[in-house]
Amino acid sequence: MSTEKGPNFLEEIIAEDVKNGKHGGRVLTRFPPEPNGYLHIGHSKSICVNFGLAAHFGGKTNLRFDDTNPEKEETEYVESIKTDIRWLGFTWANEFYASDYFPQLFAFAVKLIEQGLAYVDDSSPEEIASMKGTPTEPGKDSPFRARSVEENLDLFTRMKNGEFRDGEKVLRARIDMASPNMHFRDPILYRIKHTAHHRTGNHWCIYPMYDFAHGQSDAIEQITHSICTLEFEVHRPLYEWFIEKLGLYTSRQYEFARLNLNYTVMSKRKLLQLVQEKHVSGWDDPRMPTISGLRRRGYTPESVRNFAERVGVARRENIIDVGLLEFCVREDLNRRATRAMVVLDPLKLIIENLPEGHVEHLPTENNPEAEEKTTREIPFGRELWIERDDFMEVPEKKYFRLAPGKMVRLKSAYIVECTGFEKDASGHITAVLARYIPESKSGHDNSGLQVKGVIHWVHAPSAVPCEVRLYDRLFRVEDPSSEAGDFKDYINPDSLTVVKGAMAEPCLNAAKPGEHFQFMRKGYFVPDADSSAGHPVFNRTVTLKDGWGKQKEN
RNA sequence: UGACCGAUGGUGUAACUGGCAACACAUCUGAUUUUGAUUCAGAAAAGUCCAGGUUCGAGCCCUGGUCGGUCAACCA
Repeated sequence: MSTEKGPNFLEEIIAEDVKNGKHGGRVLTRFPPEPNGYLHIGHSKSICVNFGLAAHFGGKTNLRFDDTNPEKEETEYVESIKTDIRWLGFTWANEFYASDYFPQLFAFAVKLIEQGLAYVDDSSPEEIASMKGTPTEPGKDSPFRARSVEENLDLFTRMKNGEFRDGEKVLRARIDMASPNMHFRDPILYRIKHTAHHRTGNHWCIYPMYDFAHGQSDAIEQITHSICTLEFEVHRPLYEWFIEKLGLYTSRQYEFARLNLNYTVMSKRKLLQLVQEKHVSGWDDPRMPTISGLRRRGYTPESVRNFAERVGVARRENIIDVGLLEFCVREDLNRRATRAMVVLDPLKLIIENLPEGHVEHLPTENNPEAEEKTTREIPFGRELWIERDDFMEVPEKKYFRLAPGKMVRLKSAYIVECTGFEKDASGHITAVLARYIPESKSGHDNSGLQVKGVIHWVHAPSAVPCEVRLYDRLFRVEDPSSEAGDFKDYINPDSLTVVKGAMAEPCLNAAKPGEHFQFMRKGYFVPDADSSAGHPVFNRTVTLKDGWGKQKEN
């Protein structure tokens, strides 16, 4: 049996089309975001599918903003979308806008009217809704359905000319009010909105609906494979109806199942709510499933692309475990992140058999996984910071870190033996005392000692105080949207822990945005934009896999 | 009492298009390790929603169910 995954259903379809010379063997896809919010991890799957498929078959991909609703769309979103796609590593062949096609779309509408396939309806939104029927009951014809072509042409022109108020009239297709497909029950083609558009300004006061814009835009660009998510499936017959009636290029729509991730929400509406109600700091809050959030969190484009590859493409509803995303970023960061030592919860370790002021510089590896091994020097002396939980007054079973009488290796330095500890009046441990074994120097160890535990540490006098932000999943439940009540009731109160007094080794003072670090035994971290001179701030991308923590749970 | 779509280990995705279910993640062992990480070796885990049918042979085809999703915005 082959270990290689077979092609997904879209690759099969396109391979077949290319083989048969459909569209002249050409492949042109498009990624069609509406600029009404930031892109999220779900979009990244769609981006990878659209750009990936085209690239696989030697084709191209257009970026097309589906900007037919001026009330929700903004230039800020256009810019963020472009930034995110570029960051993911994709290049579009053309940057288009559905609004570029407004004149042609208007002409298409006129053509439908002339064919008797569209009419102007004066009914109110409520009336239209009530005449629509339900999925199990047919709708009723609008009293305006029988208007003459001349009257419709006149009215539609006057709609365009701004003679009517918002909502006063709409242009509808004349199809079948009894169709079992709700989208065929005389769908609205154009509505009046006296609203400035982010690109066309006040030039138009009528705007096409999605169904009347998307397929035709595909046709205008001669898109060969128009790939979208499952919820548009019921729109496909209408998509094809317009193409047929207007005699346009026959683009074909294909649908795949969108990506769902557990412990988060993925709808733009909900994400917008989190931003507006300040449950997060913004669209790029590192807890957000947005591409900008993942970027700020320290995810790499490679890891996101790899994730999209691993989740696959199919037509079945799915909920992916965030654990897979985390695996992908760890896999990537393991081989590229510089190792560094940072103590998040500092406890003083005093090495009694070392004189005050003693400092020596020890080499330590930057990345044991790297092709070319490099080292840097770290200072070592009498007073160090170690992690508070790397010491236990009364060690639990199988604990192999520091405890009275126990030995551990200080990473890249010496083996130390705990000789005691100090407590304050309230019983709080204030320092751990130890003696070091001079013969156990890292790389020159002839002490003959075998210790199981290795802990990280930072030389106290030269430590760099810094802020570290620890992120956890944004929601406490796997699927916040399906729980009773408001999804926001399920926000994880511990999704962000800010550690103010972390102690880092000196080299991290010079950490630059975009660099990735592994704080040894703690996880992967990136400098945050909030860093300032002398006050580094780090975001935790993801923890290290914790076999010990897991074992303790059981 | 509608239309359309879907159903394969815990989670995803495969199965040369009808030939006796594979890969990844997760899980559990063990080895290695100056990160309880990484790496390595191994284990457990579905008989493919159900019932019929066609066939020498069905996860793949047919019929009928069951369950789940989508559609009734002047959103996309």
